[in-house]
Amino acid sequence: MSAAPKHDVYQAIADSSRREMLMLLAKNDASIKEISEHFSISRTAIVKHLNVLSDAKLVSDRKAGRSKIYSLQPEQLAEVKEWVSYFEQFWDNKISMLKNLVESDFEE
Amino acid sequence: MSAAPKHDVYQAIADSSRREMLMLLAKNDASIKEISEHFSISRTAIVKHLNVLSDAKLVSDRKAGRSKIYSLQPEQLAEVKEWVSYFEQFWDNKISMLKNLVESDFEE
DNA sequence: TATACATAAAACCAAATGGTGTCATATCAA
DNA sequence: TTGATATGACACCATTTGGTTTTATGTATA
Repeated sequence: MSAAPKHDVYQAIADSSRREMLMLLAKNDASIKEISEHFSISRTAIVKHLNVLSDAKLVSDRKAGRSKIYSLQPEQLAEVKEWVSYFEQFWDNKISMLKNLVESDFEE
Repeated sequence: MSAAPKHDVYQAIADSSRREMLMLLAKNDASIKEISEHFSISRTAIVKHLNVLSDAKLVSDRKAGRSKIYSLQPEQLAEVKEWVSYFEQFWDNKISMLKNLVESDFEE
């Protein structure tokens, strides 16, 4: 949980607890305590996961009284989306293969 | 590298070497030896990565003489795509943000 | 048949990961 | 001010991860 971005977005979403946390924060901002209530693991473990997400810039936090409120910051997921979409041509359907082919023809 | 699917797709793509391998295999099927030539790590390490990818059903393999040929099997990436696309509404454009805001107002 | 080639299998290692529990500190509220 | 609440900071632990080297096995081919 250093200052240098030790965790990238792919690593951050590799853990199912962290994916659940992102889903939670997509609905509402939440404090550490509120987040903890949705999981069976210890608060310490929750905080560690949040640090990984924070490191990957998938969440931001602000202090409010004695609470620390986390917010979803989903922009980094665009990176994943783009990477995955490269592979779509190989599975989706013939139409998207064709679409992809046509688009790349126009671009270059 | 057990029979039970120990590695899921999110874990499999968490490593950049493995992501590169998938990109490689997207272009052409390749043997372990051919894949190794694109990386600076040992062949043993390559095989371990391929086992993780195989475990996550992102690649398949077939024997051909003394070679083992790996193929991309990208279907599992659809899971990732779907998961990520849930978050698109939060970053894509103002309209969907507004839509979301209005909807949440109605909910509470 | 020898030999070179491609992969398999095993033992080992350091560091990272995901978890725990305990104690300290800051803040709100009675 | 005192107590409850929310978080921060540590120290600790077992397992997994990503890597290594060494040794064995199966397969083409000169």
